[in-house]
Amino acid sequence: MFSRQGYQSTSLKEIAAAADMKAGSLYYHFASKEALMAEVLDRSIQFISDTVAEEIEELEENYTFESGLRAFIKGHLSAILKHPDYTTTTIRNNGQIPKAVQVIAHTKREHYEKQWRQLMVLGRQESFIRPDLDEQLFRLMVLGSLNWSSVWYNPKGQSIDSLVKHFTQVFLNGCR
Amino acid sequence: MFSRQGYQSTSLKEIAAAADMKAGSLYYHFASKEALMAEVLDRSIQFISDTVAEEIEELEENYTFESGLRAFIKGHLSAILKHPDYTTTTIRNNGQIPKAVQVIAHTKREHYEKQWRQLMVLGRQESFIRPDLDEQLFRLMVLGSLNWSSVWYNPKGQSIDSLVKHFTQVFLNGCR
DNA sequence: CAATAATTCTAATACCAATTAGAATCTAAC
DNA sequence: GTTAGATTCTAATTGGTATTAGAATTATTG
Repeated sequence: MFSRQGYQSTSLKEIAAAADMKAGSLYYHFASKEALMAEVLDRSIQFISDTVAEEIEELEENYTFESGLRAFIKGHLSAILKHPDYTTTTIRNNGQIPKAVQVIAHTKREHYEKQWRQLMVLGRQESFIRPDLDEQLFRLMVLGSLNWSSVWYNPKGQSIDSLVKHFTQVFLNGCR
Repeated sequence: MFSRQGYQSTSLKEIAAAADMKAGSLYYHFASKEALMAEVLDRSIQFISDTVAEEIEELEENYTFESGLRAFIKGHLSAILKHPDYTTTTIRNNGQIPKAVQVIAHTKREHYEKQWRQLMVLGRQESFIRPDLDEQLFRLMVLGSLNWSSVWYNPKGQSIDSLVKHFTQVFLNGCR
């Protein structure tokens, strides 16, 4: 509900109703609305991170930038598009969440982004990424494209695998 | 304020205060909070559209896909990053705006996207875009990257011109 | 200056939000 | 079957919200 309507537009009454409860009962399980949102955000990022990790584990120990990027894209995109309820929460609610909650989520988000940064370092080492291209800017381009897909994605359209293929090809060619 | 805090989190009291007024006085100028938001959204999209149009007019009559894409990227990116107050409104507030308002904005947004689609058709005609790449998907990748820049952009960092250069290079290489 | 129109303010409206305390109920263990 | 613990509900509190009607003020025009 947070992902569809945003934090402020979702009332505890609605949330409770969806769980067959009354609003007040939520306070047995969560200290506040903020605490509830914090947990949703936390799980959201964790889920994306885990999905990517699974893809990476399927590679050989010393994987190349090319196969690494493919795995990252597949993991991130699958997570976002298969569970938009969780993941879109992270993406949509960028400015409008109380700062206390954002701070909590920030740690986990940082950890996930660190893995992306390491991948870019690999691309640099392999000289796969063109020397005059800022690899951190490149990372932001890729993540932007991927995250934005949650806005336009239609499950009835192209398959996720097909999307992964196109994304990978564009960005592998793009950074060379 | 809508762009920073979101629609629901911005109260008429705050808006009025920023205009040196009391909340009630706003109703002389706008029929409702929704009507106010509708106008903001409308101007937001119009501004992006206009900025791109300016870039296009600087080209020769029969411009190529390559120079066209460069102009589109420059226009869109400049608009977003120079006036985040207007443009981020369109980007952030995707689900959380009353539907009545979204309908109003949809027409103008469609008109703008149509121009992007035409550019992609040009890329197809020139065979600049690789045959096995869906040009509409490519368009969504580019727009995703560009729009997402409003999330991470830091005015103290790289110049907008530099960003335009990098974006253009990545996506021109990417679609070939 | 008078009078008309354009703005803004005040104060009240009705409504919905998050939160809380305590009573009521349900569940599980002995 | 009784008791203790876990869970939910009820009902009230407090405070904010958009909106409105009408009075007060300011600006413009003849």
